[in-house]
Amino acid sequence: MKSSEELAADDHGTANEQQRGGLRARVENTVRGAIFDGIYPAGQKLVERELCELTGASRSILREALVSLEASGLILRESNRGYRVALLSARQVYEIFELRASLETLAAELFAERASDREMNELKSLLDDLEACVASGDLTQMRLVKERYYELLFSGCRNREIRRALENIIDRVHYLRGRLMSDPERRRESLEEMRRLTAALLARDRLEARAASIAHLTAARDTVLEGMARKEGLETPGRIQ
Amino acid sequence: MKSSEELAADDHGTANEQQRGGLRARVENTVRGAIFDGIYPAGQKLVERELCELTGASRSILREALVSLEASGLILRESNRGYRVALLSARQVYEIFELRASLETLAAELFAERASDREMNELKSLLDDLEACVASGDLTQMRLVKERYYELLFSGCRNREIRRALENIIDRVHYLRGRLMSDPERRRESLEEMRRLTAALLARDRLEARAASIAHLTAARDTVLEGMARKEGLETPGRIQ
DNA sequence: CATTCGTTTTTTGCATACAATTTCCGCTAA
DNA sequence: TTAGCGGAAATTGTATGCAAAAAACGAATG
Repeated sequence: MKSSEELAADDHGTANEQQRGGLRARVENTVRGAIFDGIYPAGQKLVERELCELTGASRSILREALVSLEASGLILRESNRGYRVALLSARQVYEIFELRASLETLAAELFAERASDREMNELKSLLDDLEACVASGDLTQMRLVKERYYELLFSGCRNREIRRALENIIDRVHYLRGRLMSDPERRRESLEEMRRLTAALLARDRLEARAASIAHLTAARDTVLEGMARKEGLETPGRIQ
Repeated sequence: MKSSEELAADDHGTANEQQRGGLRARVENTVRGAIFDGIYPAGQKLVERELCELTGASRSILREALVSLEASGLILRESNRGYRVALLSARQVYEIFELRASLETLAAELFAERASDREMNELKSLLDDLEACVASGDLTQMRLVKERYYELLFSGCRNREIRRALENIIDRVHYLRGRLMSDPERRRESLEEMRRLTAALLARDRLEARAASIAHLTAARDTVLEGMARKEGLETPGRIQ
């Protein structure tokens, strides 16, 4: 292989620990990053040779990475025709949020019951960080903190399978967030919703946590669907149902 | 490659449509089948060369299939040490059923609201088939009918993402079923629970469907956990947490 | 007898080579 | 002009080869 200096696109996802798990994980992150960055827009064909050049890896590794990305739903395969970036229809977005409403709500309820006091403090602290990010307008940092907030939620709920199940859709959720969550008004609303959720969790109020989680996701869903309706750039109805 | 006559182990999963998606899907099914059949018990090392001989495929294809199976949680990878069949701790089984309770219940609720009359009839018909299987004691047929019942549930609920999310755990659920669901007493109970669920769905009674679904899964969970406690053959506590 | 160290063998990680299929492009003919 | 039709180029599907790491083995040593 041609050495890692050729890694062109930014690494996304679990960027810091990119080394762990070896080359395949790194290749996967690079490709995922290229898609998130819009180098390969939704619906775009993914040519293996190009991705090999992009990542510096050989086709065997690249193809393993693609199988993994396919499992996460970010790309789709048609036999003898290779992969393309998944198109998200409004219908699919609706379904994704329906699923998230079920799983993240479950995680929140379980967190309220099972999290340690230490985790509760950590959660509060992350919310404070988030407040600061929204105030300063640092989007990159905000994304990072939000991710840590949710990771904490998923570890504190003492059920690893929930996180696993979300693995299947989390890439597409991040993708949507990157495209459509740029409205500063929505950011303030979102923060308010997370304040409510956090308060419920700290109080170990399972019912209120459930309500807050659902409210947050419903609002997020409507924002995304609105954004899609305006931009109409994410889907091409009929091509992939 | 050496021609498909060498495919030794029985194909499992979506057996009839094994051809679709080409060689990789077939290799994946063969390996999955070998694990389900107990050729590779839980915790066992999976040597690539052996699997190549078993499937008749070359290592490149095999490794892609393994990446896919890893995504479904049936096997685990340690870097530079290859794959092994995942060990299921009682804790993990508990978590898996917690997740199923959330997702399958959601599917049932949505089915009650959204399924067409045609799908309702189909559901009733499948329950009748199931009755017949339990009466005659045909386990293979029963497994098949049960699978079709759930596939119908997941298609009728009009949310494909639910099925996708369960993809991550469905292999392990089937694995457990194969190992532990052999008690005929439990089969009768299970049938009764599914009668209740079906009745609720046919009546489009969302709340009762929810209750029936949860009751079914709780009973199934307890049976599995009991079985694990008796056999204590599925887990090796401490090796994989 | 157990242990440690070094050698051999096996196995995985990664890259490349070959075959089959699809796509692209220019040509011809209605 | 365009629809249809080769054939060339590109792309995916599959197999094989080489290097690095890990495991297995065994002799030497305490």
